[in-house]
Amino acid sequence: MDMPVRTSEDVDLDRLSTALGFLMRLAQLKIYERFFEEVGEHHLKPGEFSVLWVILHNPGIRQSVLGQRLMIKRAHMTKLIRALEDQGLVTRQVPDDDRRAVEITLTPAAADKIRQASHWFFTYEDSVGENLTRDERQQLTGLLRKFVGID
Amino acid sequence: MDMPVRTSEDVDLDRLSTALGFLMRLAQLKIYERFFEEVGEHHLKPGEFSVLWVILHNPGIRQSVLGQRLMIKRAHMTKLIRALEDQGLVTRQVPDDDRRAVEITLTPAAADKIRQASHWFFTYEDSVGENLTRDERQQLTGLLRKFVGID
DNA sequence: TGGAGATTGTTTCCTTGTAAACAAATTTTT
DNA sequence: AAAAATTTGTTTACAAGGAAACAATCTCCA
Repeated sequence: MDMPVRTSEDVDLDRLSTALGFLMRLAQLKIYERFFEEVGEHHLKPGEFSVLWVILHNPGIRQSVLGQRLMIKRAHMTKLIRALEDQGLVTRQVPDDDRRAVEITLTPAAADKIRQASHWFFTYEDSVGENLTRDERQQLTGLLRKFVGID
Repeated sequence: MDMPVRTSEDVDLDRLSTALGFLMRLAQLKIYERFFEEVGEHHLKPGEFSVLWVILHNPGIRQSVLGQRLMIKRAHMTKLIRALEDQGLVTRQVPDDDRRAVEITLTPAAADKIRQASHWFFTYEDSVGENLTRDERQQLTGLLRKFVGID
């Protein structure tokens, strides 16, 4: 009797269940989904927050550098920055030594806003991976850091 | 002299560099980007492949179950399945015991195609994480499995 | 039994992100 | 110094994926 599976627990993933790329995609989707359950829509989205956070800590950073570090494509970065500019959160300035580039800085109002937002953002981030032990979580973070080449 | 950063290595991520969600997003983007460099456009995309692979191993699986396991939303699943159907790779059948549902099966031609595609797919998957040691890679895979709740 | 409510898939509209072509500025080559 | 190639950001056109509303079916319970 060859019953088709009816519940997601019974699904046979075969080799897919050890494929690193596949697992990473699943993990990322899970995190993202939970983010919107917990944090809701009221706030900045994770992408926007990380852009602003990095500008806060690297005032005058150039769009291209920001994009490289956060893996955001140039075309998309243009839109992100413009949206932030429209909200009065960042200012764009073309530097004298390279007039193709654009340097980004937070407005004073934005700097405050980010520092506030960082509270719930990192509260959420700290809650990610609660089904792991403290050690496992630390291991995972370390391995991911090495994997993506940070530090 | 407060020089703005000029290279992505110099970017100060502050607490972001240990935030699990952030690292996971970066890792996933890195994998995805490399996928297209190495595998090119000629083949199935990772999402399509995983759907077909799971159908191969779970014939007659229902769209909803497939979506739950692969974390694909219903609306998107509908489009994915229709695209595969248009390519003659899957067939849809409404089962008698629940006429809302749709059961998916591979066509014989598709089954062959997937078995071939699995060669390059898993070759790529095996190459992911080559900057880690064998042990680290294994650890990472295990932690991710636990994190996403597989096994 | 007969609603009330839940589930399943679909459609429509919208958001997010990418690819490709482009213009302007800079760097490299010759 | 002039020409060629590269970098940076922008625009435009498109693809991937999600939210909400909907119709059909099924389940539960009064």
